[in-house]
Parts: sequence; C-alpha cells; structure tokens
Amino acid sequence: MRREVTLRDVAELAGVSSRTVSNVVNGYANVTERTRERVQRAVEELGYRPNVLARNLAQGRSGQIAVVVPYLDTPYFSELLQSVIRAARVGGYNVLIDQTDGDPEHERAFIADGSRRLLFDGVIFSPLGLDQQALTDRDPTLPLVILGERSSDGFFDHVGIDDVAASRQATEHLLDMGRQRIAAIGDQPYATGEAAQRRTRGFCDAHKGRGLTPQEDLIIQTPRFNRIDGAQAMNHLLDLPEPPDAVFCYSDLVALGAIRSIVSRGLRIPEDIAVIGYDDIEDGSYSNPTVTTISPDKEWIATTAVERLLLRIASDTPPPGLELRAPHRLIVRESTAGRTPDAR
Amino acid sequence: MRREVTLRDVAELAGVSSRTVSNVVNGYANVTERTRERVQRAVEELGYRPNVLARNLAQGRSGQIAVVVPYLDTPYFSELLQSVIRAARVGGYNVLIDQTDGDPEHERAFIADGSRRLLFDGVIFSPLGLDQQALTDRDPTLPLVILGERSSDGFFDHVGIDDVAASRQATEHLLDMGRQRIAAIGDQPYATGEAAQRRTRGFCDAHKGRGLTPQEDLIIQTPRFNRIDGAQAMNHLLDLPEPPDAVFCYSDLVALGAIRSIVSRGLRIPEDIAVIGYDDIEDGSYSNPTVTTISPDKEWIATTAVERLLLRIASDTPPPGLELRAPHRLIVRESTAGRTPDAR
DNA sequence: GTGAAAGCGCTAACAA
DNA sequence: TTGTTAGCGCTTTCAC
Repeated sequence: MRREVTLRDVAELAGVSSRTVSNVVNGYANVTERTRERVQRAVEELGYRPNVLARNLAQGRSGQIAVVVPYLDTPYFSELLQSVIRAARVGGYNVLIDQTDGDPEHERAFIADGSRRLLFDGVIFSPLGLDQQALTDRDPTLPLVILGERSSDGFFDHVGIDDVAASRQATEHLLDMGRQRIAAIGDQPYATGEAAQRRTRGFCDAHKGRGLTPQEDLIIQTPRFNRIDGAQAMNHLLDLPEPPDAVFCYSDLVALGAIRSIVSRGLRIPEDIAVIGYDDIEDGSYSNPTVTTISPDKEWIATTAVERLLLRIASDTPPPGLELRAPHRLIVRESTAGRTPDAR
Repeated sequence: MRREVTLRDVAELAGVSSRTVSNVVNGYANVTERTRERVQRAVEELGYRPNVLARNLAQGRSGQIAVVVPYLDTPYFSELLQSVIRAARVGGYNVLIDQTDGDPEHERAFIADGSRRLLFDGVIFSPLGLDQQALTDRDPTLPLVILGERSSDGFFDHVGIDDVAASRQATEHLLDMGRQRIAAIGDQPYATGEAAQRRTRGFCDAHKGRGLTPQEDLIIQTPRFNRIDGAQAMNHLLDLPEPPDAVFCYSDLVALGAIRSIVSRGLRIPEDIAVIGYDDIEDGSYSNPTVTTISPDKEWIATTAVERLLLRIASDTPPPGLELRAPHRLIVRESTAGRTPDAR
C-alpha cells in the first residue's frame, strides 16, 4: 500500500508544527485564521486523513461501543439495535455488534477482563446465558449497561420495563374479556430465566388480585422465546382434555407460533382462544390476526442505554448503578378484540 | 485508570526482551520451551493482556470488518448478518455493523476515502441509495464485497442470486397454477432500483416464454420492500375494476403486507388470489397463510462474502472482481398451494 | 533463539 | 498562539 500521508508531512508543507496541525484537524483550541487556512490547504493538497488507529492508541480510547445481544435475527433486538445505532452515532460513537447465541462463555468473554477490552469504550449488554453471579465477576473498569434480563447490582445500569406489572396488565386484559382458563407460555424456572419468572409472577398476581388461582398445568415452559417454541407449547395445550380459552405469550414470536398452531387446527381467534404477546414487534401488526401485545418503549430504552453508557465512559468516578424503568403500554389488536368491522 | 501492565513489564519480570514476550504471546517463531514457560508465568503473575489498540497501530490493521446494510430490522438482513458474524468470527475478525437507512451520503462515507478507513480492514456492503457510478468512485485500496443489488465493476466482488432467473421461476409457478392475471409488486424503474428491475424482467420473461404479455397496469411500483408497501400496493390492486388472481411480491415483507390487505377484505388465499414472495424470511413460514417464496441460500451468501473479503484483505495484489451466483430455490407453501389437509 | 532499537502516527504536557 | 518532545504499547528489522 502506498505510503500514508502523515501529520508531519502536512506540518512540513504548511510550515508549522505537527501540534498545530493536530489542533486544526481536531478543531481544538485557538489557532489563527491565517494558520488554519494554510494548514487546511496543505491537508487538501496532500489528501491527508488522520489515522484513527494512531489516534486511538494515543488517546487510549477506541470511539466504539459494543452492543451484545443473544440473537440478531430476533425482531425485538434488531428493532432495538436500530435505535441504539442511531443514538450512538449522535454521540460520536461507532457501534460494534456481536451476538452470543446465548452461550455463557461467549457472553463472559465480553464483560470479563479480556484482550478485546480496549476495542470498545463501553458495552450495552443483553445477557441470556449468564446468571447474576457471573455478571458480578466482571472487569470493574468496563462501563456497562444491561438490558432486559437481570437487575442491577449497583455497579452497572439496568434498563428495562417493569415485567411484573406489564405481565399482570396483560393477564388482566384477558380476564377482563371474560376468559376463564388462561395459559401462560414461556416460563423458565432456573437461574438464567429471571425475566421469564417475573412474567410468570405478574401472571399469577393478576389471578390472585381477582381472587382466582392460576392453574399450574397451564403454565408452559419453553427453552427460548421463538415461534417454534410457541407453536409446540400451543400444540401441547390444545391436546389437553380441557384446552385454555386464552394464552399469555412471553414474546410476540411465541404468540405468532401459538397463533399458527391454533389456526392450523381450524380454531378461531379470539372466539375460541384469545392470544396476547409481548414486545410489540412489527410482525404482530401485520399478521392474521394482528397481535395484542405489551409494547415496551424501545426508543426510550435505546436512548437511555446509550446516554447512560456515554455518561459512564466520560466519568472517571463511575456513577452509581441505576435501575431504569422504561415506559410500556398495552396495545389491543385482533388476537383478543377480534376483527373490527372496517379493518383494513 | 490504573496503570496498564505492558509488554515491557512482563519482559523485565521474566528477564527477557520484549521481543521475546511478543513472540510468546503471539505464538510466533521459535522460542525455547524454558523461555516460553518463564514468560508465560510472568504474564499470569502480572495479569498482562495485550493492548489491541497498540497492536492495531503497529500492524496497520484493525482486525475488524464492517458490514453495512440499509436497515437492520429487515429480517432478510438480520438473518444474513447472523451468518456473516459467525463466518467472520471463524476467520478471527470482529464485525462492526452499521445501517445507512439507505442514505446515499451515509453510504458513500463508508466506501469513500474517509477518516474511518483504517477502522476496518474491509467492508461487506449492501447498497441501496448509491448508483453504479457512485460505487465506482471509491477508495481503491478498500477491500470490498457487494451484496444483492448492483453488479461487479471488476474491482470488487459481488455476491447474489440470479434475480432474473429466480423471478421468472416464481412467475412461472403462478402461471403453472393456472393464474391468468398476475400482478407484480415492487418495481423501481430508476437508477438505484437495479435489483427490482431485474425482478421485473424475470416477471416479463416468464410471460413472454409462454406467449403471454404482462399487463403494464398490474406492475406496481413501491419505494421500499416493506409490509406497508405491500399492503398499500395490494389495496390499490384490489380497487381495480378487474383485480389480479395472483401477485408476485419482490420481498416476503411485501407479500405479508399484501396478504394482510387481501385477508382484511375477506378474500381467500390462494383461492381468490395467490401470493408469492422473495427472500424466505422466517415470518413467512409461520404466517397465515404461510408464504410461497424464492429462497436464496443465505448461508452460502454470508460465507462466500466473508471468504472473498478475507482473501482480498490478505492479498497485496487485489484479486479480480468476481460475480458470484448464490444458489436459490422455490419453496411452495400455502399462499399458492393452499392449506394441505393435515397441516399443523 | 534472543536482544536492541527504530518505528507505527497521533496526542498532549510543557515551554516558549 | 505555536513549537518541542515524550510518550501510547506493540511489532519487527537487523544483528548477534
């Protein structure tokens, strides 16, 4: 490759020191208009462009943040990432994205004392395979914001909606529609299933709040929150001697899978079975039927996460870890309300 | 931040030169077993970890590749990205992802002589707003692989399926089902719509091959390939005095939008109107009805793109730009074949 | 097989 | 306001 034009070359041509050129290039400090112009001209004449790698080393920062999610092709994450990238760009940061496939080792590599540490100035992380303990054993110098699962240990920020309240609200909506046998799909009663457990709790709370008892056998566990999980769980439910008349799904993908199963059997939604989802992904507003769902404010989550992370990066004494509650709301669509006469 | 442990510190403790430590750390060259061990111990004792930033500068490479797509939340891209990340990881590369929102300026910034040039060793790029000309005015030193749209100018590789053939095949499938009035949704008759135009060509070729003439007024243009575009275009078609009995959609999202419109009007798929899509995204196999589609081999595309890019990065004399044809196949589902008796 | 030392190109403390 | 210069921490040529 051709020899690169360096700061020194520019300095020489412009007849100034490299320090001055650096100042001009970075828009720093006080530089005489005359000098600035002279430098500018030299820059253009030589086609100089700063070497990011050198700058990174000298500054000890990379100008990049990493966003780590379990699966990129989960619509919830890809929709969220979109907003994260935009927010980071505004803050002058590039975004390095990685997916972990939920592999604990891979996840740990990101937040532990690793050789990649300096590659990013901070990490926004949506863990899946790591339990709370593993989150605590991390590089303490790494600015970190956690999304979704888990809760803050006081040393990082955590951004997410109130799962318990949201799930309770979803379940109450089904109860309000007069449903009697409500199933839940997505429970994960083990260390890494915190988020799922919070949803189950909300589900039970809603029942208890009305003096009802949730039926154990209608709470179905799934390893993940994908379409296939929803389809399988729903098939199981439909095979019961007395199938449910409503289902609360822990994600919209699960709901879409469940809907597929229901429709395949020739049953009607919501007449025979009402379905509600979680996440408000775009698919849910175009499917047949469209899906009633809990809609977390993704824009708020993304913006807040980036904001807090940049703050952490900028501070030399790390701010206290916050528990940040994103707004959410219930969006009622066909899967519980039925087709409205003039739907289009 | 605490003072970092450097190579020199390790060398001092181990009583060797920094050169030797570097050799050990990188698994280079010939180092005596004894020396290696001594160094290894020092590394552990001090908790040394190499500084990626310094290494990058010294080597003049970043160990990162960028993947640039128009929209991250388009399932086709997020599914593809997933495979790209995996393939890159195997090759020892990190993936920096960016989305351009189809903005030509933003796109140009990535392939032009920019200050971010050194941040990635190569780029896999799926352009949307740039025409062929703009692609040619790029940093000639940048290893580049283009996905999807456009064709190679001989200086970069292009990976994609044969759009004309695939579209022809899709259309012929509809003709084979006895459809008479076939519409096409997604044409883009302007400079940046090459891919769309190739699909339109295939659509027309299929008709001509059977001695038929495609009807101009059934070829609908859309600005993008999203659900909303499909829904709107379909509504328009349904308002025609004589609506089509089949639609070829230029993406699965368009198909899903179209399906939504059709179902909303109480029409049946495929009895009244058959629908075929393009891309084979997961949604299409869980929707009601499931979507017949053209399925590009995404794994092949991702693997090949990464492979070629790494090859380009490694070569000092750039290899010739190749036009690489990914395999594709037609997947027949309910939107053209109807519900099979024992569907589940 | 190992050591010495010269970069890589930029930033920023210190001086002038 | 501008110049001088010492790093940033690693790689790598060249000599031993």
